Amino acid sequence: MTKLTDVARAAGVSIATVSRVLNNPGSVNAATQQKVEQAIRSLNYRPSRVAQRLRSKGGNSKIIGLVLPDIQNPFYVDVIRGVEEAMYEQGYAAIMCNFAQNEDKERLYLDILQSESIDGLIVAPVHGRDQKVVNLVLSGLPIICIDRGLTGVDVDVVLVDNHQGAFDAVSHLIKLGHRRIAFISGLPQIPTSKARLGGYEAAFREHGLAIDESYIKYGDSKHESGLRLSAELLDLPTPPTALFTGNNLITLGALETIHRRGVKIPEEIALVGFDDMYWSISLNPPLTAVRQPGFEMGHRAAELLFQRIKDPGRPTVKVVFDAALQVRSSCGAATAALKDN
Amino acid sequence: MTKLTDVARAAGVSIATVSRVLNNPGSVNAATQQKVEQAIRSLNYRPSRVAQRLRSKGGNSKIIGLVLPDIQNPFYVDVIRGVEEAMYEQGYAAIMCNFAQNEDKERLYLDILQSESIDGLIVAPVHGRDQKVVNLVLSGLPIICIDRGLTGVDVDVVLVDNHQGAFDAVSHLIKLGHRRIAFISGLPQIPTSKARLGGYEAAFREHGLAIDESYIKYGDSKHESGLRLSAELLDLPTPPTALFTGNNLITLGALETIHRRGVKIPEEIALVGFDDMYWSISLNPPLTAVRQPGFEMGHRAAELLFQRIKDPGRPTVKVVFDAALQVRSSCGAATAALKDN
DNA sequence: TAATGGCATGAAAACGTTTTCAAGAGGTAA
DNA sequence: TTACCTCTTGAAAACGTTTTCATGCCATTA
Repeated sequence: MTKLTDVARAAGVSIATVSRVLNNPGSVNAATQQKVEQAIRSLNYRPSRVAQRLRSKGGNSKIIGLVLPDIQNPFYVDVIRGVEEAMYEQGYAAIMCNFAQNEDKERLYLDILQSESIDGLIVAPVHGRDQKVVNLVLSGLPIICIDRGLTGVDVDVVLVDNHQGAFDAVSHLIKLGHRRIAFISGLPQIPTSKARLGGYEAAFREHGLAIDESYIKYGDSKHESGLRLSAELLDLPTPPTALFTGNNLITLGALETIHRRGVKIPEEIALVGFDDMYWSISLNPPLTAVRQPGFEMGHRAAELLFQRIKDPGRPTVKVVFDAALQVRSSCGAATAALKDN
Repeated sequence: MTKLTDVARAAGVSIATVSRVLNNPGSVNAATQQKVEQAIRSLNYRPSRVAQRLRSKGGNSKIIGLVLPDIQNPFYVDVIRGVEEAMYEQGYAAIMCNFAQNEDKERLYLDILQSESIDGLIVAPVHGRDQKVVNLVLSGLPIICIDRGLTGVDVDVVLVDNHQGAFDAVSHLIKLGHRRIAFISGLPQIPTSKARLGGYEAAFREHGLAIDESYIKYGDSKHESGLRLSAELLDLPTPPTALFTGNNLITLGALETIHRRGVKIPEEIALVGFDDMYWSISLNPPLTAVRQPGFEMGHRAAELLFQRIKDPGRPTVKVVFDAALQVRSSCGAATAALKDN
């Protein structure tokens, strides 16, 4: 790798001058600048980002961390794409870490990121009082929380209105005449699970209905829990007539169980999922789902992070996106809804 | 951040000794070792990976690059998971870059990775003679190519037998009696597209059938080309009776078009896709597809990379995984296949 | 006792940048 | 002429490690 010294020698100047040409063009004599730029080009010089990071700690190393719970979940893939697009525009790179809902793994990755001297961090904390993340916030590292907030500390947050999304989904089922509506939740300690459960309950209250706890199941936000818990629900003496699933992996698991058992959707059971996918329309049947704008959320989070890196003192903001119910044919009114799409 | 100096002062030794305790335990007096370890713990010291990288170039910075064409493609998500699991076991971290089939973006990311002084690289080159990657290989950086090889240079490769996978898929359709079998290919310059086209053609030859070029369409390996090119195929005067799609995003696009038009699968058109997904069974209808073991491939690629980092001189290897046809109900024999699942 | 060798440790250089400080050149005003 | 700016540049320190080399001490051997 060619380095500053090589360029300096080639151009007949000192390394300080080369550095100035790179970082502060205009602060140097025009003729010298020419010579140096020529040398940089002909040697195909690229500065070592490692040395840059070591020397000038904080704020201009152009690398950030992105720490997410589950890369297998298409929602987070959308978030990644949004973050990545914004970063590409600014010449940043991300160290991407998938901690698979495992707090130990999250901790390890956060340690690594810290010792990589990142400029900032976008993270979906493993739960609401994630001490490791809280400490990082307090240490002054620019941080944006995405999808999930953090209690007890002032931090920027980008998320979706999970309560309202769940409320709309369950209300939709209630309006279709359903009363035995089951809910398969993700991990109960995750803030989004709590909010979605809250929306579910609020919809029942709103319509003056009582909640039957036996229709609420708690899983781990993965495919397998959808598979298993939907089976448990179908095995109840009086099984539910409708099912609301807490995220897209649970939805796919439930769908698989329902199909394997030959249960008809929506005739025998209606299904609404949290999280839409662009191929939800190709599922059997086309899935009614609550859409989270993952790409936009990721993009917005990255923008907020850049702002905070530039101006660490700016007041924190909380950005809440709407969750929109996409009505397709998996819960009654089948033919009518299909035409809309 | 606490640093080596702080630990040294607390333990009453020099920084060299602390470094030795960290990297070469046993090379130091037992009592001193105790003192130093105590100081490290009480100060919660973690070495700066940036300084480590700067100091000792090559081989022990514990960070690698992972450069893939499309994170939206579930196959690559599986690859990422496989790589990530292997790396986690070894205490490595990855800088993940998604170049979205864009050669400029790939080049930028490779530049960034190089100037991050990574220990090694796992990459799916944008095409077979990707000069940037070739140069990196020649420069001696440990590199594993995944999913796609590189012509004209000796490099480790992990991929799937695309030719055989496509051959099996198309043979399956031929055996079911289909003759007008269309193929929607991904970007033609990508090695995998070429191999899959080769398998398609070989299946025709094998059965003594002629190929009708008008049934072969070239797209860009994304959802949109599946959407559009399947429409073109359905609009032909004599539309195909079967469709073989070149990757999973194309499959989903085609599926969407077919559904929107109300064309029945498999009665009016049979469908086989390259790339399986764990939720293929929940599609409408359950999809017959060629399965690539993405997770295993990623894991294996990471292992090969660790080997090469340790022993840069070892001979290169080419690991070829089998592509297995998963028969479901999207191409005839519908009810029989469903029972198997 | 003197010389030799091994062991534990510390001082200092190096990695490739950025940035501060000083200094030389050239011009202008008193 | 002297003093004082301004403009441009270079020397050197600093970032936090790893590693080489030197040093001092103690034990062993002649």
